[in-house]
Amino acid sequence: MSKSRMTPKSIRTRKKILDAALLLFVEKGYDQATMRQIAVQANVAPASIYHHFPTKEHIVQAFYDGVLEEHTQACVDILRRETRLEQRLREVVHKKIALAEPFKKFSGVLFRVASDPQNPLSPFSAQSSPTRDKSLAQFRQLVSGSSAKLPADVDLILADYLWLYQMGIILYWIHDTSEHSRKTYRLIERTVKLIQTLVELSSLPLIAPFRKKFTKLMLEFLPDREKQAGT
Amino acid sequence: MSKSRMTPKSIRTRKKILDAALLLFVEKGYDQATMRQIAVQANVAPASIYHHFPTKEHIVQAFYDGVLEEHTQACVDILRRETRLEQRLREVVHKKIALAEPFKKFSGVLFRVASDPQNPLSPFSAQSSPTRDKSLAQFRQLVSGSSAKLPADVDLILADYLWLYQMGIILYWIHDTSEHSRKTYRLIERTVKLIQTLVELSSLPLIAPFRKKFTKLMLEFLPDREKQAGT
DNA sequence: CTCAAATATCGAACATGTTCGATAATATAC
DNA sequence: GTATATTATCGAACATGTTCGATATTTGAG
Repeated sequence: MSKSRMTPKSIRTRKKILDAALLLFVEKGYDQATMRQIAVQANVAPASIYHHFPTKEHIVQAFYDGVLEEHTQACVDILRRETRLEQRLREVVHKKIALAEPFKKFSGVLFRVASDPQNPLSPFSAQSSPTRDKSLAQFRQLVSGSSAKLPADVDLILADYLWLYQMGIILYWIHDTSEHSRKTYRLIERTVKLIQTLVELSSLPLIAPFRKKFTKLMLEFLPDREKQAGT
Repeated sequence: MSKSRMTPKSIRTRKKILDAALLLFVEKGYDQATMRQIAVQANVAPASIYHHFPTKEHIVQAFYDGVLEEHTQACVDILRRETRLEQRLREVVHKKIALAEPFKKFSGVLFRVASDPQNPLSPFSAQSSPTRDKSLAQFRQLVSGSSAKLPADVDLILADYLWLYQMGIILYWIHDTSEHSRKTYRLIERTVKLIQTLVELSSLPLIAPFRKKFTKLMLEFLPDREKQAGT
């Protein structure tokens, strides 16, 4: 697993395969690009690919892992520079879509695995996945590091639901056929503002009773999670 | 396509295949049940299955079509008997899950196709699918036939978003591992009440401005649709 | 009932993701 | 530098969804 174990040759071949796969996936889509074609393009035997990736889907996963890493890096900057909740959310989600854009043509496969409850890679699955945990941690930091003063009950659930919100945006994006995904960016802009408004409203004492019922409901249907260390 | 064209023998064989497939899908799951096993169980040659179903996924689709038909039938009763919006929604969604329960083990495949934008069967795809249209029409009737007095802007979008809400419930249900999907039913109960509350609140003149901004936003990101005849 | 057209069935073959066992290349210890 | 262990690569084979062409069965007109 650890990259330190990788021999230079292994790294080179892995990259050759990824380059070949990207080319073919973009050109013909995931299903139409066969492992044999990828092998030819990468100048290796089909069987060799399986030395570097457990399955064809894992090749796509590798691209997504790359996006995630770039995104994590970008978020460090964003979250250091910006303290307003709304702007933090806007930039983080915007960046995610922007980084994923080159892979849009075949990113539907990811939601394919995401929808399968049996699949351990599914972000909704009960078992914890490192991928989801990292992504969730990011949203926790997005919330906790912001300048927003949140009621305790809101603070308890906000990060998790912003994560879910992000999933919804991605689902919309995958089906968005407008040029350059303009509609998705527009949706982000509108919904981020809306969320900000809701968060502000949620602090009004007048509606506290309703809000508390609401957040209690939202907490109940979140997947169980271990208690986290304070902050 | 039309069933009137089906010869008796065709109907019998089709049923044999569906019975065999159901048995094996439930027993071993969709992926583990092979076409050859289904063929053996149904006492036909593998190739014969393809005379009745274009692909393996279409077998699952057939089960879903069955559920949809039963549900449509059940909804006629529900919507005739009950006029309160909340109760109509509760019963319609509850019934859907209840009817789908026998197929839960392999119903993830449906969301698999649902997530693929290329797939014309996807309920989110741009092209209209008869399946989605029927389902949407049901929710339009659910809203328009209810006793609720709705502001025009709410009325314009409510049905579509209740349909989307139902999709969310199904997604939750697919990943719900609690016994008898208790958590899903609980979620339905809670969210239906919440929706009712929101609909009631939406009629308060005090918050009309906010509501109108909100519904305008929601309308913008709904897929384009032809104008419907009045009612 | 007869027979041609339509339909249903089948065995064999194909395409593609994947596995296996053997071989070659590389890294590591001395 | 040599021997050994580890790693990478490969050709061949396998499993499974699917297609093809031929054959059998059913349907429907006269």
